[in-house]
Amino acid sequence: MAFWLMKSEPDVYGIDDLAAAPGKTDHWDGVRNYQARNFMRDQMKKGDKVFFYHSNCKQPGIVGIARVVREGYPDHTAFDPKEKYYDPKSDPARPRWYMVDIKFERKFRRTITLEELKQHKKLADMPLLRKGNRLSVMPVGEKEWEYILKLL
DNA sequence: GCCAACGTTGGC
DNA sequence: GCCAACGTTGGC
Repeated sequence: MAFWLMKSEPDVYGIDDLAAAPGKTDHWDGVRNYQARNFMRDQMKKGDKVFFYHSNCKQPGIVGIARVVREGYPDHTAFDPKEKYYDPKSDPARPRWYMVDIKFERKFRRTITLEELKQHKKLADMPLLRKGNRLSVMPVGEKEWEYILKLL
């Protein structure tokens, strides 16, 4: 089993939205970055754990945990011209973008803020904390995962 | 294939 | 709302 971190803007889609979704499960659409796509298409496996991260908000940080329940499959929102993330270069015959389904597992009592994460030397190598990193889907090491959970 | 222009991300 | 960082696009 592997561990991941996925970013979302809470104003657009936050952890409460996932918890309120039918079956507490939803698809992670709209990723239009190749590196993030590759993780979802090739590496995320059923049962993998995901830190749900809120970005671009008052208090950016990790707010809870979800689980991968469906492995990579084509992101259909790329096919629909009415969709915000429509991409004419992707079509059902040769899909360019992929997504996974995740299921809500738990919400933390508090947010483990970005600011707090930055204060821990042991976490400095996480892609999340590296300067200029903009990946919205990224791997988390097992040791980092456990270390972060102990901060709660 | 280079690289300037442009768009997006995301913390602050 | 600003702007640094970085990815993508397109002219050449």
